[in-house]
Parts: sequence; structure tokens; C-alpha cells
Amino acid sequence: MAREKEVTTPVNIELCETNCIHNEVVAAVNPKMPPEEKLYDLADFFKVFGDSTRIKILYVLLCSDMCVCDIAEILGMSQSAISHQLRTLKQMALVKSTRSGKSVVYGLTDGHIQTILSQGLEHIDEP
Amino acid sequence: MAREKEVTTPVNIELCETNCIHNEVVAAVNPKMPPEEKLYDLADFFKVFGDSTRIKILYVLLCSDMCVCDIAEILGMSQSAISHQLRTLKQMALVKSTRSGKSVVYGLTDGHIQTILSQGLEHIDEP
DNA sequence: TGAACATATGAGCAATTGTTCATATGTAAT
DNA sequence: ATTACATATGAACAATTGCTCATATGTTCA
Repeated sequence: MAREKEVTTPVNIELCETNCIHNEVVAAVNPKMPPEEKLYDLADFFKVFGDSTRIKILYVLLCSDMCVCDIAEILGMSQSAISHQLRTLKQMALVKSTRSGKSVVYGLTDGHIQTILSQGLEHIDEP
Repeated sequence: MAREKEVTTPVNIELCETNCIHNEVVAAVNPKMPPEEKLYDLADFFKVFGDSTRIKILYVLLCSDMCVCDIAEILGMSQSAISHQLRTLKQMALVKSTRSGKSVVYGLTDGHIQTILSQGLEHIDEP
């Protein structure tokens, strides 16, 4: 249903923005926010961790560097699916790859990954 | 096109799985993997960080607890959109809320959040 | 009690995403 | 060169998701 029509003071349309905004709070936060673009990058980074297949791949690589079809075998998934996800992980610089004959061996790039995974686990293990 | 038909040894169909799988590696990793369900939970947890609106909300709340319409004002988004996302954040126990008169004040639940955000920033700030 | 405000929520839609399928690229051995 | 193997990739499709719109719920004040 449409909003009921105003019965009191139909004037001063520009001042009608009466809501609960606390200007001090708003003003204090704005300068502290990281630049817009960085927040987008951050979301894109975490987006990579937001899929169970990719999480599994990261955990597998935490044990040992490995070729694509080993990962596919361990996770019981198709080579193609794993390859697609490895591409995503590589674009976000979470894994690196080196060719070894016919195979391509993938590994984690650095220690941040373990730290971030651990922090996540700590959180979900709480009551 | 369909796979060419075998010209050599058309017997032993069960042994045709010739690929590059390294059984020692596969066997070594399997017992080290966290339980399937935990990996799903972990992905769901990070999924929450994988959206820029939610990332922004978390950063805003890092400065100060705040009511819904303050957040909406700061981020220049609708009250409804923010409310929907706060619901998601609350379900994942990242924010908590308390009523204060007509308003509902939201705040972060714990310090993990800042740690995780910082780890993420560290990673994307690398060369 | 009723009006105004602050927040929550369900339905619907457009955009994004993860997988499969088919096939291309790259490497090694015959 | 040809064959077989290991990986990469584009298209297509189903599933998920974030927003908007409309409206419901909950609170305060007159």
C-alpha cells in the first residue's frame, strides 16, 4: 500500500529527512575508512576463501606441493574443476605453479594462508 | 568427438586408469584433512568477508558501535540493504546487536575480526 | 490509541559463480 | 610425426547472491 498522505505541515520538503542519524558518529568514521578500492580488493581476496573446493585445495597444499591430478584424486573431483579453481587461486597469488615434465606442481605462496585459515577456524570453533 | 577406440590390449578395463596420481602423496594427505563439515563451515565463514558491503560494515563498526541508519548513511546505501547484510553478519556471529529505544545498535563481537581483516590487507599489499 | 519513526523481512530480479562438457595447448616417448 | 598423457580453457547451465520494493514488526511519544 502507498504511504499515507501527510496531514501536518506539508511544507518544508527539504527538511523532511528526519531520521536517527548521529552526525558526530558519521563524521568521525568517514576519515578513518580505507579507500574504496582497497575494500573491494579485500572482499575479492576473501571471496577466494569463500568456496569449499578452494578451501580444500588450500588445505591439501598445506601438506605438500602437488600436481593437479593428485589434488583432483584426493578431493574426488574432476581435473577440470580443480584446474579452474587453481586458476582463481593463482590470480589471487595464493598458489604458485611450476612445470615438471608433463605435470604442473602447485604450492602455496606464503604463510599468510595458514594464518588466515587458522584464524577462521578459531572463530567457528567458539561457542 | 568421442575418444578413439583402443587398438592395443582392449582387455583389463579396470586397470585403464593410467594417470599421474602419486599414491604416497595422496595417502599421506588424506588423514591430515580436517573433517568435510568443518571445511564447509570455514568456507561459509569466509564467504561473509567476500562482499564489499559487508567488509565496509565491519570497518565502520571497527570505529564505533552504531545504529543501522548511521551505517546506511556512511555507506550511502539503503536501510534495507544494510539490514539484510547485518543479518548475515549476525548469523555468522561477527556482530551483535542491542536495542536502544527505537534504534538497534550493532557492534563487533570480538577481536578476531580485526586480525582477519589485517591479515587480508597484509596479503593484498604485497608485491 | 494512533501517528511517526527505526528496523526487519519476504518476494522478485539481475548479476555472479562453480561445475560439466568438449576441446585446445603443451610435453614426453615411441 | 604420431600417440598418449597432463593441464588449461571457453561455452553453457544451474544455483547462489545482493539489491530493491513493499510491507511487517517493534518502539516511543502525544
